[in-house]
Amino acid sequence: MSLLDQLNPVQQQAASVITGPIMIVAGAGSGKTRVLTYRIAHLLEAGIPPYEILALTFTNKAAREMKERTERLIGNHAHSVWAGTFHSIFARILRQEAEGIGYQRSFTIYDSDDSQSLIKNIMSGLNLSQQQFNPRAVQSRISGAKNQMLTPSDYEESAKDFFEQNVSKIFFEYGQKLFKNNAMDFDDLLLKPIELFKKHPRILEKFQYRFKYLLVDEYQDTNRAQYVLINMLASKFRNICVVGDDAQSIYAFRGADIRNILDFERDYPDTKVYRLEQNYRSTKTILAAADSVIKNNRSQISKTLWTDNPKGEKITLIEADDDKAEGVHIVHHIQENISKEKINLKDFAILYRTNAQSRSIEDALRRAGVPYVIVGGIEFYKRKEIKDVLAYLRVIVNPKDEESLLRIINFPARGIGETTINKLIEQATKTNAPLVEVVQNVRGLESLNDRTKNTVAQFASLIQKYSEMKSQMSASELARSLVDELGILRMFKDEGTPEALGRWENVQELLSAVTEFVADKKEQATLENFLEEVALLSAIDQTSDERNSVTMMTLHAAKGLEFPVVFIAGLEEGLFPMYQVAPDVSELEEERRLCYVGITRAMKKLYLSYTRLRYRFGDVTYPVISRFVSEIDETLIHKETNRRSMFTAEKISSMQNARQRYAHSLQTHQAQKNEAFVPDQEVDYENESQEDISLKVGVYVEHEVFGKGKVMQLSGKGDSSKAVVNFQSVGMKNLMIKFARLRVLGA
DNA sequence: CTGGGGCGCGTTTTT
DNA sequence: CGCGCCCCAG
Repeated sequence: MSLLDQLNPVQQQAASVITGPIMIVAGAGSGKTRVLTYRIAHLLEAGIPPYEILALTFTNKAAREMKERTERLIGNHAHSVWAGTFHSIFARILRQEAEGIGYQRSFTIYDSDDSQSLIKNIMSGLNLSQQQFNPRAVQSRISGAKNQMLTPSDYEESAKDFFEQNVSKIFFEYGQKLFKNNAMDFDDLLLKPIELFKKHPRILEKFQYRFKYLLVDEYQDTNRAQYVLINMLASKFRNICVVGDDAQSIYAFRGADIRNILDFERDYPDTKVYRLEQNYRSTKTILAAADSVIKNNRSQISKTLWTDNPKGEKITLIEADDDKAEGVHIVHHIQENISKEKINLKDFAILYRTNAQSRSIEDALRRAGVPYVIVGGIEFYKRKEIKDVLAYLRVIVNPKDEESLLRIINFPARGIGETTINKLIEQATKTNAPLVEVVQNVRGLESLNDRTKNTVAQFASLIQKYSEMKSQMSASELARSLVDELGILRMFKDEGTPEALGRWENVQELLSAVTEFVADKKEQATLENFLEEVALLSAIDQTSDERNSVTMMTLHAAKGLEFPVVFIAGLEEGLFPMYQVAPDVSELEEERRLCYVGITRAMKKLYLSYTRLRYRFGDVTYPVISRFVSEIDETLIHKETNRRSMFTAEKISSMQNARQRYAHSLQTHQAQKNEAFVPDQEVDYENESQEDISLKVGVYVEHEVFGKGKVMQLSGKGDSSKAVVNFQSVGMKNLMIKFARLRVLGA
């Protein structure tokens, strides 16, 4: 029984009890993942078949890592353990059982953008103006209601005001429309299984027998529906192990209910509770800082985290003149750390409250030539061109998906305009048929002229053709052939603007992703599965560890991760803690937990920064330092001596110039592809410091896509410099130098 | 019906 | 400041 020897006594107990309800209260850095891994390994060693174990994690990446680590412990039959997020696991179950609730297995998963556009469509159908009712607000109400498992009728009954009455109207139609579209939103992926299990007790029973051993990670962030689902599955055998830390509950805003963890012992009176209180991650200083912040919260399970680790360095508090300077300070400290000790770029994380903060920090990193990667931000799969292509694939898989159908019916532009679409929709409503059928039978529609009918019929046969091809070719072949036939790559190339070239690359990237998926998943590589994976991918799932670059992300995205050196930027009242006017107590407490999460990501060294001037909403603000900083015991903090003299505007700009030989292109693109931006010293991309020397009117240049051409005109300054180039192949183009990657060939 | 340009608006955090 | 939406002109 050497397996568990590598755990401390409490960890061992928590990992070795096989049956019955267990709650592991695991403080930050207390080896929670380790316990879960060993627990699974131990279950398997005890002879429990892998397919009887279900592990629900917060991200797919966490699930993957847990499985890999388990496999390393006891070999590859751990591979058949079911591990994944709630959403992906129950999507998988629904793929098998959808018919039990009247859905088809090919259902589409709508992300929040999709459901928002559905809501907009419904609103315009109900003549509700978007000025009067903000679709975002409507969506968040509907999702909030669903998270609490309220039906439209429930919601209608409790509607207090005019707005809520209208939301309930929209809510009704929203549910019906999703069903007609054979589509589910994120919330449905939790609600529909509940509906299924209630309606078919035998199906529930099947899964109760199937998953006799349940593990739920990050239990503090489960919502009502997840809670019900877990309890349904666990009620038969009661072998349920939940792991969580109430101090790290940071998702109340999306319906997470901290009571789920606080009440676990009430739900399962025979629960064995294990507290992991030894922290293996952070220095004493960091832990003390985290503790001094979180103890200002009134509601929490009391526990004492302690560590044997050294005291470590003090926390550095950085005051920056403005948000740009904040980035420069951070870069400076990164470089300082690197020159002082052996440490890699991937050991640094920069955390912030809102995605918008990344920009100024990115600028500083890029200027200094420090490679970085952003987790999240504007995600790849949410980009328009990607969603357009995906919409085709969705319609091919699930023709009832009207949202996707509407998205592509006139993309690329083929002359099917609003009037035509309205007529088609009208006909669909009149005959109570899916829109796609009206489209397919457009010939019989009298209200359209022949030319329009032809266009629509052509579109219909395109969809038809690929639906038929679906069974005969792989997902990647189909996607490639489709993209080719649509001609969008050529379209983007012809457009030639930097944006269009970015889109061109993105579509290529998508095609590679499908190809990779097919290569990875082999026989499982159906188009359906690809679309599902894409819909349920979280930001963190999309990052690779095989990079050497600084990681930037929101505090939320950092949950569950650790880094030797952590920066938390923007510790300012109103930003972090975030609030509009004045924070209410429960919101403030969630912000504080978020701060606790942030601090406890750090292993060795923590930096906190704030600015005296920050641009927000395009306006200047003069922030006040965050209360969270003042909550930290003063003796733990080293306030940085005024470095302002080192970072005068002049000095900064000369530093920047010196480093600007590493210009790079498509900086926003980097993040979406989730590749690190790596300064390239060999390739002479055009940039500000070079344009004066080499890029002149009259010289010949080469462009990645357009080939060779002659510079006819230069204009603008800095980042917005443009060049008019006469290309041999495509003629005159006006290009942003920053993005165009022109290679100077000479005069 | 399309595309461009102008205006107004808004921002937490995410599966 | 940046994006999305709307309106208007071709």
